[in-house]
Amino acid sequence: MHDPDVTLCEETCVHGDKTARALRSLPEDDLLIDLAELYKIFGDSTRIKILYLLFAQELCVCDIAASLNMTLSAISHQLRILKGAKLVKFRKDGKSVYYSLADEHVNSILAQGMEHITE
Amino acid sequence: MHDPDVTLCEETCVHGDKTARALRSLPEDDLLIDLAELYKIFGDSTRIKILYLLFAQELCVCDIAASLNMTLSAISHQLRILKGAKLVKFRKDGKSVYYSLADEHVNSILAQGMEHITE
DNA sequence: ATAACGATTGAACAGTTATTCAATCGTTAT
DNA sequence: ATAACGATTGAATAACTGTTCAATCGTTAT
Repeated sequence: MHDPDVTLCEETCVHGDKTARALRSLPEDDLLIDLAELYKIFGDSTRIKILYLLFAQELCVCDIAASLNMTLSAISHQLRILKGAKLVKFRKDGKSVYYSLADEHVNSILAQGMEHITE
Repeated sequence: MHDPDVTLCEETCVHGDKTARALRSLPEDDLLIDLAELYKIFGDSTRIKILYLLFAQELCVCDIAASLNMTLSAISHQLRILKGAKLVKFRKDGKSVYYSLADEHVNSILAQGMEHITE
């Protein structure tokens, strides 16, 4: 995909072996895009709040909306995104739909980030 | 900020104690916004690639641009964002500016996310 | 001094995104 | 059947974001 031998800023700055080594350690492009896509989902305070609420217990859409003082529609849209990223799962019970965290990875990712900003 | 006693969907769905408990476990609003802000920075493949390149070694702007086949300007703009989030640090040497990762948190955050998507 | 080069900056543009609004679906009552 | 309610959906709007382009800064040469 990239040309390691490209010399954009002459020999002064770009060393073939230097960039070549850096590029060798760079994961596949698709993988990095997927990774960015994952973080993009965490990059919204509404979604972060939803995940934190679900950390404590399963909640229906209505509960989440009431807790965050937002509309059902707005929450439902965000839950669809979280669902698509397999970060939350759901079960239907009558008219309500109860959401919960998909796995423990979510917790550890959130904890990691929280650690960074609270130091 | 929120009213735990709000009953958006009557008594059926929203239980006062339920949402109250969920809200109690919810961190401060400002903190969650900061957290989302951090993930937003990771939520771009260009920035992810830059961080991965710097994981291997320090690089000047020109090296990064050449490695990713992008313009100096585009890289510089992204580095400014990474700098603002204290994810990278830099040192000046003549005409060049060399960037490197600010701390090891960056690694662990990236590793955590990578683990999630590669399972 | 002047020129060259790496790097930064700001404005502009295109693409993306979160919320709102209105309409609709599915389920459970009456 | 009809009504009510929780939830979902799609279109529309406003706000945001990443890259490009052109201009500029700082440093190092000639």
